[in-house]
Amino acid sequence: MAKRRQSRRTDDPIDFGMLPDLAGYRIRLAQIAIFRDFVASMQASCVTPTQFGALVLMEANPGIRQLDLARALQLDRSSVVPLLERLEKRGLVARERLRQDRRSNALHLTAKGLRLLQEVKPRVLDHERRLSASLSTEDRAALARSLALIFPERQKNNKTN
Amino acid sequence: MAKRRQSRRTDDPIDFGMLPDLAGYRIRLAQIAIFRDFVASMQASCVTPTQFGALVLMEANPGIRQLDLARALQLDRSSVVPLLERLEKRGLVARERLRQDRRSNALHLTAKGLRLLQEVKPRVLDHERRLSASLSTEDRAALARSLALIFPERQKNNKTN
DNA sequence: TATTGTTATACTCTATAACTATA
DNA sequence: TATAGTTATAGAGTATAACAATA
Repeated sequence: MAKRRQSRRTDDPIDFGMLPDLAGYRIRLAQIAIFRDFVASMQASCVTPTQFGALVLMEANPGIRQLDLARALQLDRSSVVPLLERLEKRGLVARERLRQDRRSNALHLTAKGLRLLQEVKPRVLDHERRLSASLSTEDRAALARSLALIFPERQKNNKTN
Repeated sequence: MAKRRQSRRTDDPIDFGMLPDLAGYRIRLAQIAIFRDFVASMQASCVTPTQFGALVLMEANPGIRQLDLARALQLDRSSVVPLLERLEKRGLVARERLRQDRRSNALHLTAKGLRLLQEVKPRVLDHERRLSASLSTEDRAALARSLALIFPERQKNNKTN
């Protein structure tokens, strides 16, 4: 039998059904909250989490090719183009042809990009501290371990055609 | 001194810098992986995580108003409109004016929507099992606890103007 | 006056497919 | 033939602001 269809009282508390039991659901909500807090903590620097990831990767791997950047960010190579365009337009990033393989672009941070990154890093760490403020050391470790298991560093589907 | 700008060897392993230490980064990657697996496991039923959340909420709270649905999903009320339109077009959901407050819509699953939800639920549970397959019982509990702390059930910013 | 749903609009993110230049 | 970057395009997702109906 289908349950009787009846209007709930408007001020009834909402029943989340099976959702709170789903790790996928909780992770999605956490991600939304984290994204908002990240953006809010950037203020004038105005960097999204993905842009920040791109800057960090370019700092750690000077001359990285676009395709490798795309793979590291879990993006299609076509999606990296507008991302880099925005960063280049802000003067944070430079693309130059690789001599060894002139199909490829080597990516570098500009001096300005490096400066911005140094300015942004402590804000990201603050943001991170805020995130895990309510977590015990053990919880934090368990969270890191669990997420690493759900998403291993080396993915299977690393093609990004 | 800025570090010397030099081209990395193309086949060098990528250095992820500080990223792996950031919970925010790991959660983002996990979310991407989860979203892809969720969509893949839906096959013909073709429901996104958000749509699934909406269906579950409407089943558990028959007659829920759009605004309450928006809040529960962490969306703006305007963002719920296209979401519901798609579900209504597929005949899964019905909107009707509330008698007590004729500004509000009461949302219900149709018989078809209920049927689809029952069909989709086990797939979501499979997906969920796949996610946490590599996690120990303790890790799973710790993950749930940590995420619940990062994103408490009752949020502060529950206005959704 | 305030609230609910809606519309118009815009912006971001992402992917697919086709193009180009190189290899 | 295959690969790297690009372009054109399209779709989803989201938000802001303004509007109509209702409270």
